[in-house]
Amino acid sequence: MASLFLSTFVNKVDRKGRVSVPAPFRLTLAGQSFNGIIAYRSFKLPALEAGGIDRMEEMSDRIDQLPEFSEDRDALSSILADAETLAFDGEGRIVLPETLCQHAGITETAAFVGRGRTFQVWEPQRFQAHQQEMRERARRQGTTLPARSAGPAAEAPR
Amino acid sequence: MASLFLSTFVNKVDRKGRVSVPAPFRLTLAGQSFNGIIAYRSFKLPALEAGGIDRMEEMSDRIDQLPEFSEDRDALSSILADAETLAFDGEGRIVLPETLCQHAGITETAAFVGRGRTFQVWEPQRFQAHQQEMRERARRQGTTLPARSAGPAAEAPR
DNA sequence: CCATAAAATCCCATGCTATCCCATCTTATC
DNA sequence: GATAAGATGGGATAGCATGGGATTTTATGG
Repeated sequence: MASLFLSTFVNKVDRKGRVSVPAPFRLTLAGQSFNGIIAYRSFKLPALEAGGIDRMEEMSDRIDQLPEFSEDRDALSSILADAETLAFDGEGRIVLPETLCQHAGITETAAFVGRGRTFQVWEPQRFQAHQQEMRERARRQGTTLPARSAGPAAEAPR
Repeated sequence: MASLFLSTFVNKVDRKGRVSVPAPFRLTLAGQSFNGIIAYRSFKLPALEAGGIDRMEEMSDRIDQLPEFSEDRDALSSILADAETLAFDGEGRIVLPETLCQHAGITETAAFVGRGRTFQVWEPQRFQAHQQEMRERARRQGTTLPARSAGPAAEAPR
């Protein structure tokens, strides 16, 4: 199956702070050791970074390999401190904690944004603006992927 | 061998937004981990870029290699956020979501345009106009293909 | 240590929509 | 002109997002 988080889904946040994680995302997460997601506040964006527990374990390992008292290590470790483990209820929903909602400006609805091996959670309006900006940039700069074998890129030139 | 998407096929879009993916294209996609296609809005053209899931996984992996918080990464990830996973039904059809149809101006019919490792989906009229323009340009400028030795098959010349 | 309130979790009910399934029609092939 | 593969249409169905109430857990004060 598609092991990637793709596409964008907007779901409602109910009075209790619950949101359905999109079914396709839950499918991508299926079989992991923790039945839910991990989310933390993005450093540079008004959004949440999220993924499965395996991804977080991998990140922890990477941090562990940094020099014991380096700045990078401290900075990245703060992610671990910030990260919330959000378990699914019987219907595949999670509860978004206040702190996370505030950081992302989420109130009524939440946009789940696929990013391949991870995903983000946005306030839908903000995401749309951001997305548009990114598309502009990509179009203008003709940003390219790091070369690998034969890679006809995403976009053919005109 | 049918590993390439070749030729152009025009199919009807029914009331529910369904279109048959041309049988030859389905054959090219056969055996992939996801039974369907991935499609996203072209940056530069009023058309959809499409391909199989393997292609998207490869793209995701390459993006994953970019610095964690870089601008380029954000820009390219917007493709992943935009990409829709469109599964085949029992008859080999997909449903084209509204957003994609709007971007490409698709209403009644859709043209599936082979591009080798990927394909595009166009509103037929628009494609014809575009195609003509491209051919004109090629004739005027005497466009040539890069020599075989030069790099992997690549990008079409401008 | 117990009692009570608050909050988080579980459980069931509902409406909508995407998907499945079958039936029909068209086109290419022999 | 007969047959098979592909394209198209539409009704039925199951899955999903959502909402509300019931129950358990946690916090707080006596």
